[in-house]
Amino acid sequence: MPDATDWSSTPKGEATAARIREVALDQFSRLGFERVTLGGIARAARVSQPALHYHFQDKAQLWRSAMLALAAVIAEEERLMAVARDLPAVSQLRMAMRLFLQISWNHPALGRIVALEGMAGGERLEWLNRRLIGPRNRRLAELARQAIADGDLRPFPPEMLIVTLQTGGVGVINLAPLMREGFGVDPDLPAARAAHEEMILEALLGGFLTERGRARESVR
Amino acid sequence: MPDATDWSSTPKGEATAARIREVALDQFSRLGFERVTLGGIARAARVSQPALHYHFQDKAQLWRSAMLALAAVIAEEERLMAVARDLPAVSQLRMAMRLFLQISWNHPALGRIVALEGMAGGERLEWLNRRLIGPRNRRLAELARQAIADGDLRPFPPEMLIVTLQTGGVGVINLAPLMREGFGVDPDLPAARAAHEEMILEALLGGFLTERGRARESVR
DNA sequence: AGCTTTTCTGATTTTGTAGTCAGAAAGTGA
DNA sequence: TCACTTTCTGACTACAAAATCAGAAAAGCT
Repeated sequence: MPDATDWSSTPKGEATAARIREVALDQFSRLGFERVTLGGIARAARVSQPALHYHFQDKAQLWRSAMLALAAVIAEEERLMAVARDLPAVSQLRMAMRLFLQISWNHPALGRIVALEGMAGGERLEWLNRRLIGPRNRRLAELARQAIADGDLRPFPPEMLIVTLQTGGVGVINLAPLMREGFGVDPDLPAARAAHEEMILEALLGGFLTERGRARESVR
Repeated sequence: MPDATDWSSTPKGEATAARIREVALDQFSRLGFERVTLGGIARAARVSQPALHYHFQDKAQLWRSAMLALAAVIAEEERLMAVARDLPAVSQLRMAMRLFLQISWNHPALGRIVALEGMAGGERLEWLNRRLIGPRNRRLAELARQAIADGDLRPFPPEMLIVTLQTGGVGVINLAPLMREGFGVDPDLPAARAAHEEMILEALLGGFLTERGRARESVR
């Protein structure tokens, strides 16, 4: 078995491994870990089920391997954030939220998986926190802490603020089945998407701003 | 097998059935449907595992039966809402959100289960929408629509607004494992709970208010 | 007490899925 | 062509959990 975490290895096998990871990420994000079966992944990836065990040790490692695709997304976000380094904390936070919303649209898997595992707890959430979302959340909370110190954000506990902002965004964007079935609304509206993003952002973040923070924003 | 949906029946059996439902609701809300085992429920309820099949047809029906406990919670909410019938829509909405946050604290199962199933879709979500949360959500969306017509809320799609408000609240209150493990924060703070509720409410709903809605609120 | 019904259990079967293994096919280099 | 490695499959095992069933215990009734 080739080392599946060694990205640059084995040209032929890596192609199928990548296809498997892709299918796995899709299914894990839509159904959650337990509802996904290796047989289902194998079928969708057009390989036999033992092929999964050739490329990946077990189901848990396949899950982690699929998640690593999201690390690239987070790294890209961090890269884009760098250009705002010298802006006030509240503006950086706004930009981070804007990026987060765009990521949630483009990579629904991220938000859904974090939410699914975040509800249930357990070792996969621990892994996610350690490897992917933990450092990112701490950076954001630090920004929030700074913005509060600046008097731009209301004195809400920074960690709770970040969780609120993100789960609110994840909810609007990712609770598609709920909305579709509950309201008969189709949330997949690429045309109005950008406008929606702005409204969600303003609505969510706007509630936490102080008057000073609001004024600061209009100046920018 | 007695009809488990007939609430007034069989005094002795109903006691254990109720105990089983209670345990089931707790486990389903913490772990999600698939991670819960009938054996685990049986152990926690101090009965043998076939006893579950005596009182409930199968795992799915036990789940639905446990969920019906939440119908009482929603009915109670509706009853409390009645006193606000003549207030402006935006004030009713604020009250509804306040109740929702309190419910989320007191009955974490509700929010968690809806969120878990809402992400994954499927027949259980369909059932929830049909039997429990659908009618409630439509009522709230109608209130939002009215508040927007009154000029008190910004013209955000009412359904999305409701989803945003609730998932934001659910997130802050229910993503306890995520917060605990990710931030090292213990979110179980009954002392500060009421204050937190107010802040969450102001922050979430505040972002959607127009200037007029803000003014209206300060008059109340 | 004796009979009947309800409530529950121990033992067992069934089912679905993760994981294994021996070996076939496909690709690689001499 | 032939040896060799990588990649993959069909058939299988292992196991956990849902569901069943025959019958025991408890409760209720006369």
